Amino acid sequence: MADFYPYKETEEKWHKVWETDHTFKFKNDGRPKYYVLEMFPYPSGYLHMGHVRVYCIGDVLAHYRRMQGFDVLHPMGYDAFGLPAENAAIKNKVHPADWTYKNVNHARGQFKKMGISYDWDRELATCDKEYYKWNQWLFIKMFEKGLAYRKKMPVNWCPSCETVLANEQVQDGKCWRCESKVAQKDLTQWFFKITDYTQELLDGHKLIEKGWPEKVIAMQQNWIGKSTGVEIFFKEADTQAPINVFTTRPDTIFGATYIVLAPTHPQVEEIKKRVEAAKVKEIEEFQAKVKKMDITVLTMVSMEKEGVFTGAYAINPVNGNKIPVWIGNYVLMDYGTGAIMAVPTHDSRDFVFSKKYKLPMILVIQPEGKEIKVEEMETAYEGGGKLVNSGQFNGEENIAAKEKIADWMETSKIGKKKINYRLKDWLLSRQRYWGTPIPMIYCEKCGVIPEAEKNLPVELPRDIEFTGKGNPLETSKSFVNCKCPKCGGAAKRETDTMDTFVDSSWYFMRYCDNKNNNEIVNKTIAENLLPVDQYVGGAEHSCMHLIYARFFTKVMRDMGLIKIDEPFIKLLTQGMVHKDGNKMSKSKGNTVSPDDMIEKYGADIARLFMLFAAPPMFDLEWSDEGVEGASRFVNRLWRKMIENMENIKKINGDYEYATLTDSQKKLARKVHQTIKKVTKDIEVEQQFNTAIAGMMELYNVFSATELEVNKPNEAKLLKFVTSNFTLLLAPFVPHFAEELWERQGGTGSVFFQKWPIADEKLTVEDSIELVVQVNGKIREKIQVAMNTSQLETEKIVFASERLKEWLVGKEIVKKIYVPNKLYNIVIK
RNA sequence: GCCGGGGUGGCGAAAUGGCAGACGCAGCGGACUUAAAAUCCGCAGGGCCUUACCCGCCCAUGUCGGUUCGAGUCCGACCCUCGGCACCA
Repeated sequence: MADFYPYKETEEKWHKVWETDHTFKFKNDGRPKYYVLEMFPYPSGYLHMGHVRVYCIGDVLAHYRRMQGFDVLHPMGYDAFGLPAENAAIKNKVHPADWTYKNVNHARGQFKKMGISYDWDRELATCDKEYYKWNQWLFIKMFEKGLAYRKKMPVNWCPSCETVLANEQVQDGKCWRCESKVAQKDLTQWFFKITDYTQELLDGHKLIEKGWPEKVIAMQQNWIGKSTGVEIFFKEADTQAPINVFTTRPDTIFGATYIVLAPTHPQVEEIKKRVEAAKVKEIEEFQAKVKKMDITVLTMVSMEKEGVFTGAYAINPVNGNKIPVWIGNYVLMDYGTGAIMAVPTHDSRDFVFSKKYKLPMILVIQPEGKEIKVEEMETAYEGGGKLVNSGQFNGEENIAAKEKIADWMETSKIGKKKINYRLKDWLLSRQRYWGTPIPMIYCEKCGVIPEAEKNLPVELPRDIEFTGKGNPLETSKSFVNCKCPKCGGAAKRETDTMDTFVDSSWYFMRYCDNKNNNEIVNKTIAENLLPVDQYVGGAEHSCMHLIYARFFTKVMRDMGLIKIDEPFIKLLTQGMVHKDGNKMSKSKGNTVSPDDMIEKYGADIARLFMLFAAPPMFDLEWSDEGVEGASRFVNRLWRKMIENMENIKKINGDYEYATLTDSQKKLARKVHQTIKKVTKDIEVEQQFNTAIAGMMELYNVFSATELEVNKPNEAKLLKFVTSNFTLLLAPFVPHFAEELWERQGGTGSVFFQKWPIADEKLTVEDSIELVVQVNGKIREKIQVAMNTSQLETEKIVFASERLKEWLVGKEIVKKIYVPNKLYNIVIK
């Protein structure tokens, strides 16, 4: 009967020790710090495998740095505000707070069972009033600096839930909760002025590009959407009223044959006052039609371009041409100026539109080689060429002319160079209960003013009945009615709460000083602990959370609270966990419960499988057989490691390499090679699967090597192998390694041992198999000593009988020698 | 349409321009066992040659071309797939 690794007792034992010893506490003892952070979870019931995966990845990195002598800060908390808690309240009549804290407790239990090396003294939940107080404090500071403001805007509105929805909560034009059709509604909402930082958010990428996946930076750039162009000042022909358009193609200005306004453009209302009744009716019918349609974003692309002529004309400022002003469904009010100049010859959208409504076209770019005739065009020509019909710019290369025309427009005051961004200000108010109350007060006398700092936090009231109708906070009289902090008169509170992305935009700073009741974070402490050296999380947060957190960092820096420019030096984005080819999810019914896994195999085996099955950034395909495999490896290793444990406990001193047998030498070298490989795989490649594969190879060599423990030198070698192997295993299978470390007589926790360093000399083999090729094809393999000279190698190569067959009667053209690798003979 | 990944055995995956498939899973054969499980040992990309074996050869990293003594890796075109953005002017 084979021995099995007693995972249950071992894991329980070490959990207790780690807890009582505060093994993973940030010591603050002056060693260099290393801050490892994984994105904290939303505590919706149970942690799933996707969570477990991120935390295991982060834990490997935390343990590794710890063993390298860093004082590691590795905290965990809960992103605890959000809609699911409120939905549970509506459905099951539990208070969101009770529901949430129950889940938090369960999640904490799961973390502890996984044995992740957190500093539990730093735990926080964003729904704690000690936490959200600082959300409110920050909000007020931002309000004072003009970075938080109120504006009326069309927003997504669910008529059934009676609440505003975030863009990401609108799916196919329907509410994610009740599936009713989402409408647009003009509402006054709170915004953060993230657009003040747009260019810095782009520039900041330079500071982090070495540590972040290229993909995430590209996604952020895409999201921010910088485009450089010119705003051109058109004027209405009759009234001289300005109509500004934004274009990235000033080189095509002479080809503009009409203007298209967004249906909601303010100038449309002005035009309506002047045109005849039939026209007004036509315009209004079109406006109504577009308003009804514009919500289902997905259909936008395929939607047919439509428009109506407004009856008004504009003057093209470059040539005085009188061109019609249209409104169209393909022009968006919230990008650029909400108006475009249409150049049908060189823009595919304008081309389609003008064909449909038989609008005129002027060609202004003629490509090299083939002459284009307007009458024969079937699509817009969007390539380059020489300008024609373009006044003084005729004959210029269009690309070069862009800048020239822009300059000319600026000097002749008919346009202005402009940079446009896709990024909008951040709408942060929500008409929901389970979030941070926005700490603003409406006083009839004093206006909109912030709550006094000494009165923070503005606490969420308990006296709420959750019906799913309306804004819950509005129903609490004790909450709404308050005193004006300025004049002391009766006033009303803001009843909207903050988007939960606010909570997660600075939580990593609060971990540094989570118990501070006087400051959001102490300046000196923040200076010592920030930034986060290694962040781990899902790529799905590339554009929301990771941009918001960068924004907050810059805002807080400008407030003098912290000194860093970027919050996360290195970012690792891990792939999703799949099963049977699908994303693991409750709705697909293909979930695997972490609790069950831990029960059946223990935490270490579950970890080992997940780290081995795929590199962190790949999606991971779950495999029950794979877990079995990991389990077999751990048990095999266990047997091998404890086999002679008692005998080596008392052994001290280094083994002597020279007197070992060949296979023992091979084992010694393998240890050094594995140290080198595992170190590189963790630190450079962040590829844990190959690190584990390397350790499996080490096991294979280890188990194939005969060692006699009663021979002192061999016992010393065994001790060397065992201890180094244990150290390498520690970040991956922490309980297992801690137990082995204790059993071999190690002192202290394995996590405070020095990470081993490979002896370079011993990482190389003493002889290698040299590949001999003829014309690039392998024809022979020869065993030669390491670093055999080219001359010596040649002698051996040409002595080969087998090779002679290939060379007979041929002329040798060239010989290529790659030391310790290959010898290639090129023949004719 | 634009941007960014990715396409390698039955499967998850490895490979500073230098032996493709490390490591593992599943599979097959054997040992142990009354038997099975567990464990241990061994085989293992496809094809051809061969009675069979060894040996040997040929073909193989999405497709087609190129650079190179040599390409999974570099270059060009294309196909498929995943993710993001998308009437953004």
